Amino acid sequence: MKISIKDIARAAGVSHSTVSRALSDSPLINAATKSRIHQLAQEMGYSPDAGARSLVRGHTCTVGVVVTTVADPFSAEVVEGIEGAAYAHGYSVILAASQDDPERETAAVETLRSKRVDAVIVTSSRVGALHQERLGAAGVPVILLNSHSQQLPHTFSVRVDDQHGARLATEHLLALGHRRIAHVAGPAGHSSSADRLAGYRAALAEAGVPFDGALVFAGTGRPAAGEQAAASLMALADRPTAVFCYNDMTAIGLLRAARQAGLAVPRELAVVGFDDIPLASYVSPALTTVAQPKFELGQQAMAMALALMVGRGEGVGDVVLQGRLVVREST
Amino acid sequence: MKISIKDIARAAGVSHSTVSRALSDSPLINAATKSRIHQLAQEMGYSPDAGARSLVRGHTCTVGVVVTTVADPFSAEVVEGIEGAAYAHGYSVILAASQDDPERETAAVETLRSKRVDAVIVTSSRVGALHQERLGAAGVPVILLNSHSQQLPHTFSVRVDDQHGARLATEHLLALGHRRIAHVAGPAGHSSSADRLAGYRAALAEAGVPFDGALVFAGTGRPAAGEQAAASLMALADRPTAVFCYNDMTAIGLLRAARQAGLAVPRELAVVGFDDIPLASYVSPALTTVAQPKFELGQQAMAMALALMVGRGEGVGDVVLQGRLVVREST
DNA sequence: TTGTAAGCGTTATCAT
DNA sequence: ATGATAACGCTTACAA
Repeated sequence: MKISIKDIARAAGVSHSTVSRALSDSPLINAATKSRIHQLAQEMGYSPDAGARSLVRGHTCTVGVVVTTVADPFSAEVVEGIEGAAYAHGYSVILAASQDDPERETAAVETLRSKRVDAVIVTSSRVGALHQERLGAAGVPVILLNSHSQQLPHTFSVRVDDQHGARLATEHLLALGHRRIAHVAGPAGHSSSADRLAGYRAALAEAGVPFDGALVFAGTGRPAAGEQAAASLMALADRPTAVFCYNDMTAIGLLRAARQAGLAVPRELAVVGFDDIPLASYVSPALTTVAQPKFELGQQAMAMALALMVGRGEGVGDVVLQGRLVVREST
Repeated sequence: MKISIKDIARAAGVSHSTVSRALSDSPLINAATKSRIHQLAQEMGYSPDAGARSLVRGHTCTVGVVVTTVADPFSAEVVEGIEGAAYAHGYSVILAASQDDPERETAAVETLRSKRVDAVIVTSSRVGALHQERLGAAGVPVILLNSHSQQLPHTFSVRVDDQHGARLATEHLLALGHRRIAHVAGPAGHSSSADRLAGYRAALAEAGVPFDGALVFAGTGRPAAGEQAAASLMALADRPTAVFCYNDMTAIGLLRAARQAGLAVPRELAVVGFDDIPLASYVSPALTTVAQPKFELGQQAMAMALALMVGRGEGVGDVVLQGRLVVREST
């Protein structure tokens, strides 16, 4: 049922290598036989076996992408960027979701290795660099997206400048006249959490506003953390007038809790998030946030993968993209 | 650099077939040599070549998934369901985004065919059944997710019962006492658009409310369509008191336009959507909607793919899941 | 310009 | 219990 070049060869009365040449537009072939073979291939519904081809060529034109989950608007758009760039260059994407389970992530990486992907892009992983051992050692370039903490040799990264983005957010609040500015942090252990906190502190310091540890709340990056933070924050004697959240989901949880508590945003509390997920512009009040160039992040990661696959990584340096402040109604 | 069974064979002083047996837990092998080989494989960092294996085995343990875009909360969650079920059964997912471009979709399908995926799941495609010709004919089962209009033999589908869901929504509005109920339709040509419209009409008919063509507006499934519909709707002399939208994005656009126009929801206009995307519960007023079991849709599609890959499709019938009305603040 | 043959990394069928 | 050997579908020297 499955047609191979041998079947075509038989039908055309030539050898299978002639068919191979014809189909790969080799110059060493008679124009007439070439078109005859193309014709035949078409009619017979031939489709080259990519696996067999990879076996001899040594590469698969496939990249592996491991995300925590696609059911999250951030990764979804990043994946979109990767897929788009991959398609544009004739590459396919094998997708694996780790669900933040190290075991699943390890399994995913092993599968990708077996499938002989030409590169792997890992987004927001806690253990990303760990894979460099298995993959990098096996010659597969690993690109870390938005996580650079555990940088190892031969691991590359493309990320947004979290510290700069956090500064943007905090400076915006400062410019609005706020002096008591709270921060709801991100998941512990993620480099982005530390960087955004650092950016927040840097902006405060620069403005001569003393840092107050009582104003930074632990978080997870999910709405519940924002709701909790809202509660703690409102219980404070000397209430902050503004809050910079680790990300939009946190801010949205906070917004919701504020509404329920009858706290007016932005009049009584200004809120700014980070990421600019689609939801941000739809909640009410619409959320002021730092937009990450998500699609471009994905694109750049794929571009880097491409560069790494051809040259042996010479001249490929880490890419850092800048976020952009988007002012809406919550500040 | 890449280790093959031959390398291990050489190191162990045995033949490569012995290594193969050892690694695949064949019963016909000495326990001692077996463990020695496993040990060696471990040390040398061996990873089996999935491509080579597929060549002889005849299957790849890979399914292709083609979506319009992942940057859309609906497909994202469906993909999540597919990936989860795939992982649970040792399958990988190759993801392709068509961007609603038939050319890209065709290219994607051709790539998947070349990569010899064991099955293909196509979500919400306008041309889904078209692929049945290329793939189905080549023996690759095709599963259509949420699009059944162009059903061909050997094409299978899992979908939500759009008509039933639409009835649920409309009956809810009816029960609330509404009699002039508008509908903003979905993209023309999608079976779901027609089905949801039909469900809406059926519910009206059953309640003895005459159908009024002036109350159904064309749409696209995107927020802009909802905003436009809001304008047309408010211009009407005899204004409807409720509206059932093709999907949540449409409803959210409508909600936004209503807010800007100072129209109170649900007091002056009740709004219900379809899908239950995460956004639905975060907008204000929170959106009443018909929840699609997105994750389960994906899971079931993958389960069907699995069933189709082992048996020759005997006893596999189309799967229809029911939506669930979720009442929130917009009605 | 074409055919022959070797090889890519596996599995599977023979013998031994 | 193990080793040759063929086969999967393809590309690519090397010959002719």
